[in-house]
This record gives sequence, structure tokens and C-alpha cells, in this order.
Amino acid sequence: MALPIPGSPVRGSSSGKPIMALFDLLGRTWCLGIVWQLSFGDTTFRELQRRCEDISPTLLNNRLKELMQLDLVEKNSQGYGLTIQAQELANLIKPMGDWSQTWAENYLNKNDVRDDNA
Amino acid sequence: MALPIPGSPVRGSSSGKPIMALFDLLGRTWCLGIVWQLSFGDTTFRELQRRCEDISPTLLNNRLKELMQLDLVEKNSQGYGLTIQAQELANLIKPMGDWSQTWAENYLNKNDVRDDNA
DNA sequence: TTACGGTGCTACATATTTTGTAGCGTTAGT
DNA sequence: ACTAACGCTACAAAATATGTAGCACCGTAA
Repeated sequence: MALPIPGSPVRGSSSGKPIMALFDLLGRTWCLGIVWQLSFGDTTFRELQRRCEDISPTLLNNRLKELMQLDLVEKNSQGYGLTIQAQELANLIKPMGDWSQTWAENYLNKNDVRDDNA
Repeated sequence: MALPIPGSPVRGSSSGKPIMALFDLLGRTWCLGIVWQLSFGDTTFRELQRRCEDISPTLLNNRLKELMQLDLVEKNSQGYGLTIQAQELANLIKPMGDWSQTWAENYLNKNDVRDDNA
């Protein structure tokens, strides 16, 4: 797939707006998960694969290539890690953890009779 | 595609962790873009389609169904709009606009000779 | 030096998802 | 009645992802 280069048209978006390039990138399978996992520290290819629930190596490698080309991920002695700017992005993503928790609770309360009758 | 229901295994993730369900959902094509656009206000199906750069109606409808089932989007007199909790999520996403701007500038400075010689 | 286990990947066929276009049924205005 | 917009569905073609197998390259240890 073509890289979503900010400033250029990207998949599904001809505007070239950086936010659209970012959404294109993050909207790819496992991309958010990879950034999330790497935010906990640098790691090797295989270890990252395991942390991402045995994502296929094909896909992991594709994502890492894309993330490296767009300066979000870099190789280092530990394997792979987030760049400084990607760490800032990860900080924006982090609060989604709490949000998703509340979201899940609301969803289950609404759709699971057990909680309603408790 | 199966809905990424928080608390249940989702695409590529058997853990059922809410954050993984969220990443599965947001990782689908145009999902982030739809939430982003709706954060600017309620809108009709066709208008939303236009704002999302003529996303195919098939896909838009699929995404809206998913987002509605997971209580992120709801229908109202204006067409479609974010739920209260989705507005909170949108607030988390908003700062990515600024981040992506800086990201784009860094990327272009690095890869475009024009700026280096300016 | 041979064998072992782990690593970073690539190949490739199958399955799933997205795209893009056409168009249907409905509603509102003139 | 005509026009234009609406919300959406159908469907085939194109693009992506999955999952398995396995190769080449370490480092360790017998």
C-alpha cells in the first residue's frame, strides 16, 4: 500500500492534510496496537509479534517499514522503538486506555442483564 | 466484519481488552475520519459522505452501523451525531491535529531539499 | 564441528475488506 | 408530474490481511 505521506494525497483522501495522512496510517490494521506496545519500551521483532497477539510477521514487517519511513519508529540496539515525536503521539493515545475502560463498562451495563439486575 | 465488542475477542486480538476492541474499531478504514468529521457537528449521510472525500456509501454505511451498535454514533433529527461518550473520545483525538501538523513539517524538512536550503 | 535454539524476516496461497459504480425507493419543492 | 436530493443496497473488481512454512543468520554449548 502507498505510504500516507503528509502533504500528499493518501488512501481515500486527496487533500494531503496531515491529519488525513495520520488517520490513513493509524487506520491500518494493528498500527495503533504496535505504537501502543512500543510505548512500553523498545523490543525485538519476535517479542513485539508476541505482544501483538501473534500478528503475522508479514503484516508486522509491513507496518514497521511504514512506521520507520514516516519517522515514527526506528531501529536500535534493542530492536525497534518509538521516535521522540512518536512518543508524543503515544502520549495522546494513552488516555484512550481509560476511555475504553469506561466505554466497555457502559456497553456491558447496557447490554448485559446481569448488571442491570444487580 | 465482526464488531469489536469490548470484553470479547476482536479481530486480531483474543484478549477482549477494551483498548484492543477500540483499536480494532478505530483501525478500520475511515473510522477515525468519520469521528473527526462528526466532532464538528451532526450531519446527514450524504453530507458526511462528501466531507469524507466521497467515501463509498457502502463503507460509510458499514462504519455508521458499527459505530451505532457500539454507542459512538446515534441518529437524530440532523442525521448522524456523536454520542456524549464519543464526544469525549473525539476530544482525545483532536490534539492529533496539531501533532500531525508538526509531524508533517518535520517530515518535509527532512525529505525536501527546498527547506534545508532556505 | 556439529547441533541447537532464537532471531529477523520473506514467500505465497487463501480469506477478508474496500472501492466504485449503478440504481432503487422515498421525500420535498415547484 | 417533474426534478432534485436523500438514505441506502447490490455487486463485481481490486486491494489488504492472515496464516503457515521456512530460509539465512547469529550465539551458546556439547
